Amino acid sequence: MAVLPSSSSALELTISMPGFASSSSVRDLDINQVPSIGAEEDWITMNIDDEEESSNGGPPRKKLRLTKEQSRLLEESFRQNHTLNPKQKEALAMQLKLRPRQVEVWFQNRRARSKLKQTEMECEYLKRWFGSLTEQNRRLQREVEELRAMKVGPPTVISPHSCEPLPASTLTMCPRCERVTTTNLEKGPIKTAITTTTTTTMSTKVTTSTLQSRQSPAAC
DNA sequence: TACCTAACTGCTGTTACTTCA
DNA sequence: TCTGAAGTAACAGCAGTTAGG
Repeated sequence: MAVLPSSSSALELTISMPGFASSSSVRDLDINQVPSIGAEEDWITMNIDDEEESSNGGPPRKKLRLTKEQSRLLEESFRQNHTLNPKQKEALAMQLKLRPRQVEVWFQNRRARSKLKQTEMECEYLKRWFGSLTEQNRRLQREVEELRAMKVGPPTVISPHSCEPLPASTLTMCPRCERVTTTNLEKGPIKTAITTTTTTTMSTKVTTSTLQSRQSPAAC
């Protein structure tokens, strides 16, 4: 047994015992207590003998295998609520003949798994989106080339930045925001392909107003 | 042997409470 | 006596890791 400081913000007295979680101070002392309800043969308890016999190096970690019924109930409960309040946790643990800590850990891991799944899906989606944008960009560039080729003797204008002559319609890269814009002399800069696609196909929380402000010459 | 997942560790944020100027 | 700031403890959740099956 040892007394360890466990928090960076506060000096907590933590009783550290082999086989017991040490991170959360006294509240976790009941974590591995055998529930009052009798142990099931379906799940492996970390029995007290194991804890006591291996004072050097800690007890070998026994791993619970949840039964199908336990998993089903936990999943069902997770569908209803991704987090549990202490009462719900207690009740569920009672129902499943598990320790509250085990239910808590299961929910934590389950949340992590669903988050990982969600992230993977988003990653896939972004990859596909990137692919389609690349394709669209290529198409638009080709289109610009064609339009440029059709133009004969474009009127000359003076660039406000460089004071150099510019063609009437051209792709330009803003040196500050590094965005490519198609400049149309009569109507000013038009939205780039990426912006248009973003507002129509992407379901992220990038709002049109944000995009417009990023696009506007004043903002850049 | 790779994979899945229960269990653990360390950390952060929140809330309630206490102390003190 | 009241009040707001600062400190602290308890707790919950998360990210990352470990290790059993």
